[in-house]
Amino acid sequence: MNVKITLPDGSVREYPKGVTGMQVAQSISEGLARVSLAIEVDGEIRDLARSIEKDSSIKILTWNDAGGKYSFWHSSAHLFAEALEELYPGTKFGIGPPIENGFYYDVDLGDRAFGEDDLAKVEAKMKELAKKESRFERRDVSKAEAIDYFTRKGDEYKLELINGLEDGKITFYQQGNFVDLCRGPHLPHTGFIKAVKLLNVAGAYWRGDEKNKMLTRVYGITFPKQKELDEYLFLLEEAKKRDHRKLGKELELFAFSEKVGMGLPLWLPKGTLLRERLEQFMRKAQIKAGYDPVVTPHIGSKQLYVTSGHYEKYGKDSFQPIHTPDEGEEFLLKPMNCPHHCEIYKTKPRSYRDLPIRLAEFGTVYRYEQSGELHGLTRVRGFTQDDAHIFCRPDQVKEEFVKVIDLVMHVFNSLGFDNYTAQVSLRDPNNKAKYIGEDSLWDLAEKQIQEAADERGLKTVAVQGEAAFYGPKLDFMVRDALGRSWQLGTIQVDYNLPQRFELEYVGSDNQKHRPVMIHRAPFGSLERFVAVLIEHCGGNFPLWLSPDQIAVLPISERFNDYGQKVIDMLKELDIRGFLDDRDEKIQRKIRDAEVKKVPYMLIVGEREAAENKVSVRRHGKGDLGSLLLADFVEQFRKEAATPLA
RNA sequence: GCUGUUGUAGCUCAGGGGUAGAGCACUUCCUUGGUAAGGAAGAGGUCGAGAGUUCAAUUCUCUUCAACAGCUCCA
Repeated sequence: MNVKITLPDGSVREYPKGVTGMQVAQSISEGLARVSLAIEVDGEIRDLARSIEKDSSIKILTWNDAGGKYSFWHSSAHLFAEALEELYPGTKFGIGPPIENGFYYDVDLGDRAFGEDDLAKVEAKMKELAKKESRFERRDVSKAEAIDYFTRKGDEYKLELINGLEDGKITFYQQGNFVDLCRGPHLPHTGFIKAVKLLNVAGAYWRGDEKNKMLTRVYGITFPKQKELDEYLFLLEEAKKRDHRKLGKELELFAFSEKVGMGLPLWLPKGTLLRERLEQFMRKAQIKAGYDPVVTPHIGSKQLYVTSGHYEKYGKDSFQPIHTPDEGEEFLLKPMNCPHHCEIYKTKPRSYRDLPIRLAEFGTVYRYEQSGELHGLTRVRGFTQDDAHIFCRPDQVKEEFVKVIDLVMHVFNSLGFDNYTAQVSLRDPNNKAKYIGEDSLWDLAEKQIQEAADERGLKTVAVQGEAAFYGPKLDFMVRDALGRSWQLGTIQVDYNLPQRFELEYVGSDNQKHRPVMIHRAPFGSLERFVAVLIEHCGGNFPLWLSPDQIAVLPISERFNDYGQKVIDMLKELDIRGFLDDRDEKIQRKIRDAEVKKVPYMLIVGEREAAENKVSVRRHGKGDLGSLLLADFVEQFRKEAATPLA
């Protein structure tokens, strides 16, 4: 009996029934077999050692496949556990999954403290065990057998997991002396794991529930080659250097104050400059795209949010109501701009001819985020959204969506984020009751979103069950210069608020109709966006955004007058910068300007002053020679032009 | 919010039961120097806040606040 195996290139080969993934890999090439980690059979990732019993489509997975890495790190978690068990017998194990970068394992070490030196010890043990090239052996076990094993071992966490499993679908994996409850898949043997680094230790509640016992979670990462580990560690270092909290302080962009309150950023002059450049850029782009700017207050009557439904759903996550002295009225710091915008929509009757109406506002909102969640500028309690709400007819959703996608892509491209994807978040088709709005509208909107994204060639992943209860959405993820992924902009369709606020327009049939609302924020929040931008460019902002574009550096005090003349002229032309007239040597002034990441340094001395020139130095590049001031300005202005809206 | 770690000068950090120290930054003076740190002097701190133990607390204990890491959450 033979089975037909379809390879990723579409070719079909025949093998005897029961052929293993490894044998298939070997038949393709020895080279492939050497680097094969796992196999995908009809979409399911499996061990290479498992036999294939029926006709299937397969893909051999290597380190270059996400599934290959997944298996690699999953096996590494087992290797970690094996090492831990040898070093500290009696350790109990929770779960140990692979994650985006590496793996973790939750363990219960009893009363033993686990510190830095333990990490090094376990690392060494892991490497030692890996060299044994122990095979990962898969075994089907009955539920009774599984329970029996872990009862004898005394591991209540595994027992709890087994209790939640169905008899007949339980598998054990064993490598060396270590046996774990696991559905796999795993590497052929531990020898693939050549480079090991245990990164940190943290507490984590068993099953993520704070009522449960806290286990010790150890994070680690492994690679097939030492060089890859070194590169990864270098990237971690680089990320530390680019941390926006560190750069924000060093470059004097923003600060926090205990007195002001946690999670409430203070924008310093340079940070404000940067932020205002971004706002101005967005404002222009939005006006061009047909948005009408509006302004609404920072607080709103509680009734406004009761109407919108936010009070019921998020009231406890808001700052508590403000009470007026006499009237007994209650106001909330606004957590959202949309209710205000709905009220603007309602200020007069709307005709189908008026739609779409696009109301845009850099609206500052306040949300009572959990204290443990606050993080630099990426998670704060007061932030400004580049918010807008588009009120349109159901048949306009797609067209409006396409326009918003264009705007978002324009923003990303202009800011140097050229690697982004989007997630289309759809309803859970099995649980439609969870959502508000008519079926037909949802179907229409979901179709329109997908079509809009496709039309613009956007890479999308559709995820069912991820929609908001009030409508489907499109979330943008950008990858930064270090390959990290961040969620930024979002576009959401909303059937809920138009209904709750009883928004209407008069159609061509002279009947009242309900508009659809689209919420959108390309940056998301200015705070978060600036944080991501800082980390993306490592504090070296594009020239048009840089708070200080130029530093004028006189060679000595004798040329301060000429320097002043130069900076005055630049300022006249709206070029941002400063004159460094300190009594310091030029080397020192250059160093300081370099450290502050000022894009251009203009060095002026006797030669320059005599001929109306400046000696140009570019940050990170060095001396570019001298130019007539007028020529430099012309060249500079070209380079510093704001991306076209 | 929960668990753990940390909190000393503007910044980065050392120290430690007898009220504190370094480097950088800052101020003044000397120096007038051509592409990444010139020299000297000086000033600067309720040792996060509150309470307790002690003859004595910045140091030990408790409480509290904040930051960091992780968990949970995110309109």
